[in-house]
Amino acid sequence: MPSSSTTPAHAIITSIQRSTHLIASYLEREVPGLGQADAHVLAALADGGSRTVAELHRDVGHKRSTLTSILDRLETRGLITREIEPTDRRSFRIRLTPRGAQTARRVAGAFRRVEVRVGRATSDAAMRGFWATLEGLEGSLR
Amino acid sequence: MPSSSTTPAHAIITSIQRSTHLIASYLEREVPGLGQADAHVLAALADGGSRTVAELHRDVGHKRSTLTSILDRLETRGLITREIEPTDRRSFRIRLTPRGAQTARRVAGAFRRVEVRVGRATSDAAMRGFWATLEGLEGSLR
DNA sequence: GACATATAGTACGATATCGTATATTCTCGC
DNA sequence: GCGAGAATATACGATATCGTACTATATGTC
Repeated sequence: MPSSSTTPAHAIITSIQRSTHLIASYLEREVPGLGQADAHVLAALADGGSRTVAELHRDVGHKRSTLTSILDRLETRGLITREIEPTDRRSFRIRLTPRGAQTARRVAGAFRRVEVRVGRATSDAAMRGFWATLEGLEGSLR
Repeated sequence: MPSSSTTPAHAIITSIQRSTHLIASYLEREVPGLGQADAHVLAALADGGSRTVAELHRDVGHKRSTLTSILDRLETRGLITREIEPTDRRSFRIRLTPRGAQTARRVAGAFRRVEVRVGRATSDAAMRGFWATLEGLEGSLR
């Protein structure tokens, strides 16, 4: 794949795009009955901490208006709660319910299994190169 | 970012997800008036060759029914043509029109500019590690 | 050759995501 | 304190994407 003669110049962006679709299929298999975006939000909350909508936007990338819909879904299903942040009453603190924490653990487990498998198939040096390149990509996209 | 103590275990998947959103914003800025998916399809066709819907599905990852909508849009705008493949009359050969080729070049240029910037910011070794890791990821998701 | 099965692409209704406008709250300078 | 402007989240209509069912064609088996 890294061959310079056969790889088209836009390979990075295209490959990232393709990986995203593979991730979506994977999540659908591993955590059925949960939308892709919902899974990512739960994963972001899986550490047990709380988040505001703006923080979730920074974590998972979805637009804030989209996050409203996602959080509506998760709240209706009893997986998260929204409580007004006392120090800034414009924003909410979003937290997992016990049921939500359980589901979030399943998502985080699916994430972790991939992470472990990639780690086994990849040298530490390659992994460092991955992070360096991805960081360079993010910088180049801004 | 690669620090093992501070990085959550699902960092790869989350980061890819975030990059996808950054790519979407970037494309919107660089090639305005063109949807993200449309841009990816044009990029896949930018080499001047033709593709079937199934091939585009493999290239860009979108579902076939979604590609039908995307191709409808692109055809209406006069950017691609669908012609029946004589050897297999169930499928189409999808080709860029001259106008489509022009737009595809603009997309490919935007892709290439990112690629070049990433290349400047990243060592060859890191880039090789990136491809190795991404390959490992794709394998781990199947 | 006829039939069963598989494959390519589409149609269509359901869902997800987004962009913009809006209400509410905060911050800061005066 | 007060007003101007920024920031937070949401509502809502527009668009994009998807899942499933379907049509048309191809392939294999007898």
